[in-house]
Amino acid sequence: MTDLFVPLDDQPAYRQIANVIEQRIVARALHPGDPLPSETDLARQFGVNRSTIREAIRELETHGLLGRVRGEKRLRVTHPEPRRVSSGVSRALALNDVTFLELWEAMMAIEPVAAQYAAARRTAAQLQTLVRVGARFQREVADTTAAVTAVVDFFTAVAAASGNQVLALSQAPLNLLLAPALTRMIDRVPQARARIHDAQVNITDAIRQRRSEQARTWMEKHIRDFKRGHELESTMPEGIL
Amino acid sequence: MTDLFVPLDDQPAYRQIANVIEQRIVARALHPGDPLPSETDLARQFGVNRSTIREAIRELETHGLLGRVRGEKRLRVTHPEPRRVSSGVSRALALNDVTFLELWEAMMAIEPVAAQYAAARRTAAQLQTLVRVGARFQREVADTTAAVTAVVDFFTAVAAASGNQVLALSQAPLNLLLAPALTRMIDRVPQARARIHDAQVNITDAIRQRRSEQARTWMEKHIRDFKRGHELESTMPEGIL
DNA sequence: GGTGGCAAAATTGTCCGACAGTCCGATTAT
DNA sequence: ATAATCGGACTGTCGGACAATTTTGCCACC
Repeated sequence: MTDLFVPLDDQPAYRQIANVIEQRIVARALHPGDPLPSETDLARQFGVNRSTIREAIRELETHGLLGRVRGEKRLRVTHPEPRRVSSGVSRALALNDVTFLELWEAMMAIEPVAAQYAAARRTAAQLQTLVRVGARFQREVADTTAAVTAVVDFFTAVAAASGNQVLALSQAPLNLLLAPALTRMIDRVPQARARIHDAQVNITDAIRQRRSEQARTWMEKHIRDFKRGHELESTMPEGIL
Repeated sequence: MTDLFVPLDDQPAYRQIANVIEQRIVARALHPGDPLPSETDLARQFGVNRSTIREAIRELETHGLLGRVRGEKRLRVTHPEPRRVSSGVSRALALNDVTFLELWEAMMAIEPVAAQYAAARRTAAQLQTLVRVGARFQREVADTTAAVTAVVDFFTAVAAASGNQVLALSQAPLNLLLAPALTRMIDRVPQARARIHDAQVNITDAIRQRRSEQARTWMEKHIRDFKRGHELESTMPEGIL
């Protein structure tokens, strides 16, 4: 039934080295900001060639565990930024051909909850950001790209205000997937812009007044609108423009 | 106020090459399974040294866009597997010191919804998996590690049965964070095992009978229990064992 | 025609050595 | 003390090399 043995894999040196360093970082033996020894020195310590070290470093760098501050030469220990990892997730999702419905269901699960906690926990600065992004949407209605960006930023701001990193990081990849779908939709559905603005105002108000339930239900309405908009857009004859 | 210029960054060759190849893959010009030219050939095509190509490949490999099938030498185009991606996310979250409360809130947002859709859309095979994992938990109660794994697998199975890749991929990183917390809790709280088993049975039944609402509410109870368990565990005097 | 076996060619993982460009630190000049 | 200068250190990239292993082309054989 189940195999008695599994194939043994001795990984290449560069991967072993990457793993060792990764474990040091995850185990907090190395802290963010700590400078790493030079490549030459690492090569000496591990007893391998510098080329091998460089390949190991590339792995850790793309994982966001190492990085350099702009214009600096030395490599430093870093903790992965949410932006980087979430872009990886959305690329994975995009490549797996997720449908709009799948995306929508996930947004429906996450965003209202984020809004609810945002109302309870937002700081003054976070509220400010929310207001600013909302204003930007209103100002940029003409420019489709800018408008879409503003919508996405609004979601991001709400998630940030929720004070929950897990929710924020779960939500971030959805934004990147939403953008293209929203771009198609926002131009085709005439009333879209007005409804979005309306929803943003109401959500922001609820968060300002710390009304969790209202924030949640308004966000639900907001998201539901996207589904309506998507249905309108996709049943719409192509030549309408 | 706002700077007139932004710092220009000319990325190193290996990153540029990685980007070019990545875009080809994301644009579907290269399909999963397609073999990549040899490193030497790539070096010729891009007009760089093989070492540079190798560093580019390392980047794409860690992104999960390239990979090789076991024991094969040639590199092939791949689409990132959810497993790989989600482990990156949970590492990021772990390094950012998320609290149990943050994790719990996110689970509370996602898991019940996943259960709801699972009830509506599960296939016979997915139900089978669910049953099997539930049975495994009951069988392994003695072995803490195995029990925790079974709990996590149960969540994974529910998410898979939801037929929503976005939900599944949003949920996966939470599991990896839950495991350590659950390990601490399950041994300290005597009634934990019985309650988990109970919840799993009820959730599975609801999903079997395609009762979305029941699946959802039972999952909510199940998750809520984790919070109770965590509170019990953390207010418990250390020396109880 | 298909199949198995085998030797040659190709490919990867790793190493060595090298060099230009750039950053950093110390030294010197103001 | 501050500013200019210099040398060393380090990264990005290159060229070449070699063992181990995979892939391929070929040939005999069923």
